[in-house]
Amino acid sequence: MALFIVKPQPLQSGSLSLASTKMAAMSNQSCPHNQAMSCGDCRMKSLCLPLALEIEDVEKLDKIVQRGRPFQKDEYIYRSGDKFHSIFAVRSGAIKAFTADDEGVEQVTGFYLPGEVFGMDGIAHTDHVSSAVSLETSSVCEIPFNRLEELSITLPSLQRHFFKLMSQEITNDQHLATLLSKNSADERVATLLISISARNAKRNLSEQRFRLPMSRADIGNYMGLTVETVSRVFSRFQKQQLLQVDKKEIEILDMDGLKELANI
Amino acid sequence: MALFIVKPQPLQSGSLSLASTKMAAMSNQSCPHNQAMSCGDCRMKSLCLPLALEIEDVEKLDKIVQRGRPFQKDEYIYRSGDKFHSIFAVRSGAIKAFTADDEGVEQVTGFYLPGEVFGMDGIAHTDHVSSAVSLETSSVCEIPFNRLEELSITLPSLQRHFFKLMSQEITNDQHLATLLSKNSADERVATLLISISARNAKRNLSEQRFRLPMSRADIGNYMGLTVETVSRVFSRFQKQQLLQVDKKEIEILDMDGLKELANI
DNA sequence: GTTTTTACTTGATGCAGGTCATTCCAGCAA
DNA sequence: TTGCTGGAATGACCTGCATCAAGTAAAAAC
Repeated sequence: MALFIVKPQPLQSGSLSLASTKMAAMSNQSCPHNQAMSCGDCRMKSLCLPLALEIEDVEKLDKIVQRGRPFQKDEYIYRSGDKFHSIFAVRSGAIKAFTADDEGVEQVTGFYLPGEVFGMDGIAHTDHVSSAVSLETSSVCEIPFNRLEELSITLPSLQRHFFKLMSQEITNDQHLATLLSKNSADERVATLLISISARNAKRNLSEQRFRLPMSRADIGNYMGLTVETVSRVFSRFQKQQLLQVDKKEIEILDMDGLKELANI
Repeated sequence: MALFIVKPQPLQSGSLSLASTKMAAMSNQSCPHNQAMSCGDCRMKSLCLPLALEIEDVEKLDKIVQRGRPFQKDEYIYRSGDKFHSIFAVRSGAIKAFTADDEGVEQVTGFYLPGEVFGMDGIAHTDHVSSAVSLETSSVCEIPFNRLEELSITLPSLQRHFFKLMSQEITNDQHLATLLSKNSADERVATLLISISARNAKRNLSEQRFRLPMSRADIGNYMGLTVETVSRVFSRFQKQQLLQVDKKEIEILDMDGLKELANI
């Protein structure tokens, strides 16, 4: 679950539109799904695990990170019940994590965007207790947990950063629980939109205009609402001039109004 | 949040009633709130941080653990906004953790019983983002986080165990979010009762009969329900012969029925 | 091209749980 | 004894969201 990702790190200044950023990624920095890229060259290094490390230490981390081919939409990164041996970081695309009860009913536990780390709920167990699928073409970095543990012993700042990442996940989940237990449908959806907007801003993407990587059903599942309610909330927000919605393309017209709804 | 605490550790066999356990604690093992006790002598050592350690290493942990006087009911262990420098373990009593929004509305994020660790949500921040109060006379062990980090570097099994503890907290919180987003009032309350019962069993207390340390209001707040609804659920459960309720004293009459409701 | 499927939207209706109001009762002080 | 306080139980009423049902539109399959 990753509702609020608040990093102490200052961001690079400037904010590009969706289109121009994509162009930049394609030209100077090669394809965003590029497998060969190292942590030191990764656009996400200021958000992801390398954040905590000196340049020479990033190389040590780099040695244990595994980068496979990109995952297509609906491909699984791991399934509940698989042996746990790695955590993952998103390099491009978007990932949905979810659990399933004994009757197979899904519960979305989080959406993860580039620079974010997922799979930490498996650490306490020998097997994964949740599944993760790619919501669009995505590339992820696999970090074998044993190797990360070893490296954390020689790099205290990595240990510290990883403790903080896990702690952040705990507070995110507590925020989510609070949202589910206290807030209305409008407030929940507004909060998700503000969260995605803020996380886009961190990656120097537009915080006003973006494409939702997940379906209405996924949003509803995550927020404890039905698809119908999510749909009605979007319609209502449009009528109230808070948003411009075109399928998954979102434009936030009234950021302050939306933030007020989200109690931020 | 600590709905399900599943530890790989086997439990000591046998199960004592509330009364006889209290007697044992008072006689052989001295008062449960005893401050002087070391980790090696603590009744909770098989549930708590020492779980992961060899005897000689427990002594190293012991040196950094601070044991103050017991906290009275309603006393704060820490407050939101306080500088974060320690995490805590419950030795006796019960602790409630909660956040407050800008209007001061409380949201209970977890109940912690003896042997359980709390305060890990502060690690990602310089200040505590939640508060913790004692629900009854309680003693807690304070573990300065800097010292724990240092020790984790020399004791890899401690590092691993602490990673697991945090991961467990993440899955607990995800369970709670699932409960809040998908389950009825009956199912939520049943799940809490089963959780407390199971956690009592781990401490060799009765899993059928126990005293709830928290008020109906706290239960409601935690489970996303009003006091009235919690009260009605208890009444309903009594009518259905699932429980015998006398104020905070609970006797589970039909464990299987209750577990079925809790989807366990 | 046509059909099927999938994602989303919108409307009508019902109900679980919230809200408000009242009562009960144990604990405690005067 | 009486009055007071705070937690808990219960009843009456109301509402936000779920449910069910139908329709649209775009993408996928044929």
